[in-house]
Amino acid sequence: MAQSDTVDRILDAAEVLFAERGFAETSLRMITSKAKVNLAAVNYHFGSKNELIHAVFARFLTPYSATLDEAFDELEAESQGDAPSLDRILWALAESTARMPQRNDKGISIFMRLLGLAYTQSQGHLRKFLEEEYSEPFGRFMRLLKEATPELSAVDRYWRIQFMLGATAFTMSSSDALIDILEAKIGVETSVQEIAARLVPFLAAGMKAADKIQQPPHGH
Amino acid sequence: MAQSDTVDRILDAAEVLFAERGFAETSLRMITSKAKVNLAAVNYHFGSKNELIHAVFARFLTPYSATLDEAFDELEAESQGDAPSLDRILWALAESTARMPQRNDKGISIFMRLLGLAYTQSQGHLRKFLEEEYSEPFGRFMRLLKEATPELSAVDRYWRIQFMLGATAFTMSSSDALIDILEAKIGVETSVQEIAARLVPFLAAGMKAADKIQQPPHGH
DNA sequence: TGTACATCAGTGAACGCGCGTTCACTGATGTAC
DNA sequence: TGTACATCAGTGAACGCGCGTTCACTGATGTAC
Repeated sequence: MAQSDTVDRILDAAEVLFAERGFAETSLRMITSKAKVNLAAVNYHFGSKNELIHAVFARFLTPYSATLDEAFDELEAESQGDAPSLDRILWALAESTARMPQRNDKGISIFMRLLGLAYTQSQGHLRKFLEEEYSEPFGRFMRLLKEATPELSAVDRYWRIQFMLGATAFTMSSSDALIDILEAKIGVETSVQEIAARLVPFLAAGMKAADKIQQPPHGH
Repeated sequence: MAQSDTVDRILDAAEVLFAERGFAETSLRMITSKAKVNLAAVNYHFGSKNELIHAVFARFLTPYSATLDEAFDELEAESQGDAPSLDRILWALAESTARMPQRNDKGISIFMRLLGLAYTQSQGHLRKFLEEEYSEPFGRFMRLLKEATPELSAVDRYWRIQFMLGATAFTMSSSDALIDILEAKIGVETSVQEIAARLVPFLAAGMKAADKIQQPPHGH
């Protein structure tokens, strides 16, 4: 047996099960039995369940953050000193995500689902780990957004960014279920890339919306 | 002791703890000790933990769905046969939500957080319960949205509604944390109502965005 | 009005179960001399 | 080349713990006659 093929087997199984069921709802026994590996091997190789969760994220986030960094470099090179436009920033993000090297065809939706879970199920330890390890590309994305929307106040920009993150995290983390529902309803098949292509103009329009409006009058 | 004050004590405690920590992460022992009630009382009054979760939702969703129904009636009465506009529909929703009778000042954010959790943590049994009990007002909202956006194809409308739900559920379910972060950052205090007032134009602009665009050209 | 019984809210203690983690151990491989 | 020892991946079984649920029970209140 090659040196520590076990580690990858555990990561592969954990990634899929976490994406399907969430972190708390996935037990080490499920993971080790799917990976065909001894129960104690998780603690032997990773130390604890929490550190296994971190390792699962590190395995896909480290190359992803490098890919993003390159995409942002390219974006800034192209615009030659001007601030890249909002649409270009969002497209660069969507493209980098779609172009991520996948281990298999389910890769991208597992990846999206894990990102969504990280945001919604965050259990303290995970949020802390992600902030410590990946604040740099996230901060760069925020800086680009700021430069692309100089007309927005800091408060408006803050909330609108949250709305964008919410729409994205939520849709992408349920993408499989939403795709199935749509197929059952209208018989249309959809890829994750198509969802992204619909999401980008929605988000861009939201970010550029006219300033906060007053409630329209209504009689009662 | 008044007849079954215990039931309300359990519901009050469960509502707060579920909103703070999620369903799986809240044990019956936490709930009964916060409610100052015997552990076995939950199973005595509700039958099981899952049925307690249903009861928590029923207690706020039943009046909420009645409020929504009235707001939609009013909306249709005002527009006298025309389809109510998208902005009016979203405002009616935001207003009804804000006007919901609250048990205390934390009420609205607990309520939002529970709605968000229902959507993101849904554990099968809860999703099924909500679909069976509250499909009517949800379906009516969907019908209004459809009439307000006749220019959209069914597929476009489907995805854009998901984006709206995502932005709303996500932002509202983390509203407390997001408000705190903003105050730490810029020193601005925000109410849930103000978030809703910012969310409505964002969503409306996203729904009305120009059709799915092609990826802009870029050189490499 | 008084007694017997039924109903009901609530209780205390225990149940079995699945969990993450630990521990003593095995066997293969590498290293020193 | 041969022997002794160290390192390392992996194992099988058990650990204690917190969980949701159950059960036999209590005591107060309501109802029938």
